[in-house]
Amino acid sequence: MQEQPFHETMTKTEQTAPSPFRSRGTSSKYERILQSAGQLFLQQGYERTSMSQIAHLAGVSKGSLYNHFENKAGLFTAFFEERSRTRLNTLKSVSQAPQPDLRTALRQASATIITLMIDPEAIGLYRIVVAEANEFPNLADTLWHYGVSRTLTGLAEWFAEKHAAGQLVIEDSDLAAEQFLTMSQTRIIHRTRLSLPVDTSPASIDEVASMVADSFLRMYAP
Amino acid sequence: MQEQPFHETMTKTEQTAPSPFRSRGTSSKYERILQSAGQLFLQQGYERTSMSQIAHLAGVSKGSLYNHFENKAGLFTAFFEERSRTRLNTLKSVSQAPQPDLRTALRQASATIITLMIDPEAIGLYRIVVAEANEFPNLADTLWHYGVSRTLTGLAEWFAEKHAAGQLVIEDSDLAAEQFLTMSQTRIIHRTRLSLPVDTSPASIDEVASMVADSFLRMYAP
Amino acid sequence: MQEQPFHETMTKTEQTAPSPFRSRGTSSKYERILQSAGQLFLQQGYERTSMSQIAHLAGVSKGSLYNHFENKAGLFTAFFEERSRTRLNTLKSVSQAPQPDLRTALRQASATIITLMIDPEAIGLYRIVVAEANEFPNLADTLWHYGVSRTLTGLAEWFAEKHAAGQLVIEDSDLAAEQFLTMSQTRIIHRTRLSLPVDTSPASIDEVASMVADSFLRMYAP
Amino acid sequence: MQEQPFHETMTKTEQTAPSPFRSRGTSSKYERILQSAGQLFLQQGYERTSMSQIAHLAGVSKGSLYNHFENKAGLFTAFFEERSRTRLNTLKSVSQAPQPDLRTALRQASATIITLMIDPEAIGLYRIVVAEANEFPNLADTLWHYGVSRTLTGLAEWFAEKHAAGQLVIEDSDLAAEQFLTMSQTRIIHRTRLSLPVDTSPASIDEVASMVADSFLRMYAP
DNA sequence: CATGAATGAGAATTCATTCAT
DNA sequence: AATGAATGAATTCTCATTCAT
Repeated sequence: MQEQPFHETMTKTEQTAPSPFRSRGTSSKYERILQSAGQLFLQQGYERTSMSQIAHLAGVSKGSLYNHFENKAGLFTAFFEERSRTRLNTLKSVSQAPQPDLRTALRQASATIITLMIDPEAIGLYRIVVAEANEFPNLADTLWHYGVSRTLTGLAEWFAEKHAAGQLVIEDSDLAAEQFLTMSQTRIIHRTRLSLPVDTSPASIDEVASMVADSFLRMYAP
Repeated sequence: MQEQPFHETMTKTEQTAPSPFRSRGTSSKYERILQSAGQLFLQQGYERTSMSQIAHLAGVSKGSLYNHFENKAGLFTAFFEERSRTRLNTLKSVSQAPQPDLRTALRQASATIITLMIDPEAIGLYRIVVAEANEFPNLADTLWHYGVSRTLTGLAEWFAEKHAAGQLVIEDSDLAAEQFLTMSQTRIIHRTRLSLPVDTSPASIDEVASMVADSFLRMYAP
Repeated sequence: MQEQPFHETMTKTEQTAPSPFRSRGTSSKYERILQSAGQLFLQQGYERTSMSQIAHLAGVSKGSLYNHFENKAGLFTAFFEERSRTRLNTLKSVSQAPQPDLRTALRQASATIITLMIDPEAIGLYRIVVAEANEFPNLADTLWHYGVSRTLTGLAEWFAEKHAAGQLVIEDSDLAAEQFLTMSQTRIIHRTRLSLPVDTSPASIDEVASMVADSFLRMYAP
Repeated sequence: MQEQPFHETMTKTEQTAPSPFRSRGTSSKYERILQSAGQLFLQQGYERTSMSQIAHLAGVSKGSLYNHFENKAGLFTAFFEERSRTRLNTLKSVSQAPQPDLRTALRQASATIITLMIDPEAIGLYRIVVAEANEFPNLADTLWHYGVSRTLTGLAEWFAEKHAAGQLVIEDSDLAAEQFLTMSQTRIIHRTRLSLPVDTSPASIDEVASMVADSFLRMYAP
């Protein structure tokens, strides 16, 4: 792959050493709790996860949970915040490198979006937001902030550049970004969110991505 | 509105009079339970809703619940099935009446889709499917069957006709239908599902619908 | 087998037609209930058996149970009475036929007692009496009346004859009968009542019976 | 009573002071629960005893029961094990002291067996085993292990000594022990297990014990 | 900070019994 | 007689949270 038309920021390492002085030899108790809570919340949802389960999985006592977090809801929102911040990889920016092939760049951008959004972590966080929308309305803001807005901004900037360069004719680059993101959700992302059977192979992803690129070009090519 | 380019089947009245001789207060206990369960499940989700709450709201004893449904899961799936069947209005078909203005027809179809899919009932059912995807995998099939597939089929048939008539150039009408449906979810539906603030006024809906129609025409106009 | 030193009264057929005018074509509802209740009470005990289970197994409605029996306790005692009366086979009498071999007669009597008392029906009824001794004190009387006293009387009469004939020296024939019955319970009956693993083959039964006969002869032979 | 031909191990005191520094009101919660559960299980049986009753009698909350025992069945088996171990007094050994009178020794051994086996604790445990044989098959093993086998072994050893000393002619001392134990159950034990009215006075016990001794001597005297 | 026993409210479910049809 | 829906009390068990150690 000779060109890299987009740049995905890897943030997974961010959470590796948040409190260097805490843990004895491994990770601090705070982190172990957060990690275990996350695993369970993502698998089972909020209500089905008990504080006992979390304590057990983290290898700490139930009481310790309340030394670090005010209550179950506090632990839950802390988990969600932290996961959204550190694990929600996004298409933050598209490289300004000279691109011989705009269609390929679009296709790869779409494929990246699809791949990122069907990551189990992302799907799980999406599910939690939808499931707990009534009880925890702030979750959606967090998800949007860390997960969507950066992707949209990155796309919009890139589209604006292409417009300026005359390669695309886009008046409202924010709208175009939203359309591009929405179209990328066709079939694979949508069905994955519903746990419906769907082919998520790279070939299948590329097929959808190609369709998105073609459609987008037909919509915005000069 | 001089033309009616689509036909939405209204099924909401179907459940209005299930037992014509029973007053509202004495409608069959089965239905009262199902109705109350639905209200609570949609508001609170599966786990947060207790059988006691349902019995209380339905005005029956807790034991009665188990005379009509095997257990909580059985009541839940029965509710979901019934609601999906009777309350999930869909864009089933688009009228074959001569259409002077294709763009208007597309715009109205999109607006209808948006309106139907941000209906609280539809949003609630979607949330439940996503939230309970692990515990109740069949829900998604039910939602797809009653909610999505008919819309897709209706759109695909309509597009095939337009292709035959030379008004559009569409090779894969199923794909086109999926694209049209996905694009219609831009902004309003997506944000509504996450309970994010969003303008759902008719004007706002029409704005998105117009954008969808324009984009679609640019993609498929001859 | 040239001699029949004892006579076991088969009473299993007694319950075949207790109410000839009741049933439509098969057995009457009353009998079906009693039969089903018995099956379940014997298998599961009183508390673990529900009226619903009985109604279901009998193929009648729950309400019907209360048309024929006052309540669960009434059905239970009716079942126990009927089963004890009709299914508790006992060694009622020992034949007066000339007996060339007293030891063989004793051995066969003991073997018969063992066989009768490890019958699942008898074991089940014994268990029920022991289990429900506090709640239903009358059960023991019923069991004793139909199950034990006739055996004891039969044995005592036989022993008295043998004493009169000079074949045995028995002053208290009632006590001797009780001893004979108690000794016959060695190992097999006792362990069967506790559901402990035990060999109940005819050979094993005969082994114990032989031991009983030998011991009894050493105790009472002239 | 000049001679002590048998030795009964008294274990009742073992559980009297499990936690020497705790007053009766603050004896360990685990023990209070076990004690209360035992009282109720023995009186009412497994099914009729509720966890609420146990909690109430023990003076603890319902939830506390589950901090110490996995569930009702776990509490039940724990109770049975503990009671069988600590409360099931047995005729473990018969003293080797020179015995001027073998018949008296036999009589006292039998009387001891009868007395031990009609102890309310022993009767209750026997009832529970019989009642719950299907649901809790392991109970019988426990009862046999702590209650019967030691008595049988003690008797068999004693009989073997008497055989070696020429006082009895016993080829199979294990069988003889089983016979002696079975014969001792004549009348009193058997009827007590069924809650049938029976004279359990020392005089009555001695009467049966004398009969057992006499019969045993007639069977095995040289 | 860490622990885990203790709590009491509430969860789902069962059950004997009644009663209108 | 027969039915089976309705009832409400009771059952087992879970859970978030507290607090003495």
